[in-house]
Amino acid sequence: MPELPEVETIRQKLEPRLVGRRLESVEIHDPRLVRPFEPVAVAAELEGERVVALERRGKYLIVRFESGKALLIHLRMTGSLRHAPNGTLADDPHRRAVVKLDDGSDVAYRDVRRFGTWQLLEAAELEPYLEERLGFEPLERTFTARRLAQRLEGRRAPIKAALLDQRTVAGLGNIYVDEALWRAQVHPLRPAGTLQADELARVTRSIKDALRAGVKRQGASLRDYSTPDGGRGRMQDRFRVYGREGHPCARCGTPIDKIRTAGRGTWYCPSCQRLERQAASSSSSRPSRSRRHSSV
DNA sequence: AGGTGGACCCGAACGC
DNA sequence: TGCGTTCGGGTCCACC
Repeated sequence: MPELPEVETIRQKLEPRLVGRRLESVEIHDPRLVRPFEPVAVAAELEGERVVALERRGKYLIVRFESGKALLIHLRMTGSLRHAPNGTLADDPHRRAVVKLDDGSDVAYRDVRRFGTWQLLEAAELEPYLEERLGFEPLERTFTARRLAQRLEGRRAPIKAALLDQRTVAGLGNIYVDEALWRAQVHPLRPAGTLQADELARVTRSIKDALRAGVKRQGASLRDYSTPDGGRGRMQDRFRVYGREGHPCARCGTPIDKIRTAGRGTWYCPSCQRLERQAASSSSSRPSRSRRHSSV
């Protein structure tokens, strides 16, 4: 599922192919993509536009045009973009739209489950639209533990639910939330408003680390996601908890547990991520390597 | 008010 | 083997 690292990878790869190009023709095959507008009407509006920038905000991809208009693309669960030189686009039953650029190349949009959306917004509509829906951009310096604390203050929802809310932090999804909470050693069910200063600092740092690791490895290709050149991400090989129930925790060896939080599969280490803070003890807070559990 | 759970969608995995 | 059922997840929206 494309989260921030996947969308950012797509942005980086597509940017040099798209910026400066004019959209010569646009075909939208699935009315759902541009609902409630008519595919032919949206296509006609896009044709002739020249791309001046390709940006990302949270999980949104933003194609900015010379006219000031912007195409807001959200891939949701299974959306992906593919760029191909003239005539080399392979057939694809799940293709929902194709844009031909003025250098003869094609940008194809694929979406198996058809949750993805394309919204063409006027210049003045873009910022208000994004501001209403999105919180901090987690990889920017302005995202700090102090600001996260303000956003979480008084919230009784589990920290995992709070982090999945795009108005808290923009760009986290089910995978990277679990990975970040594991890194931070915070239990996914902890009421968000009860996190202490040290935990907030670790969560903030861990969100940045988990997302940067994802970007560095060009995202995670579990099923549908691939980069615009058809390549696969490699982050799926580095997951510490996501999808790993029963496997030993990389930190302490305890088998990873799976629960359900906010309607989502949730993986965590029951030993490293305690719901209750452990009482101070004279012995080490972490099991030693010699005592670690074996794999199941 | 704010949190939770269902709807949307469809292929894959699962169970009998 | 084959068929029906369940699962999953981003976001919106109804409901409590």
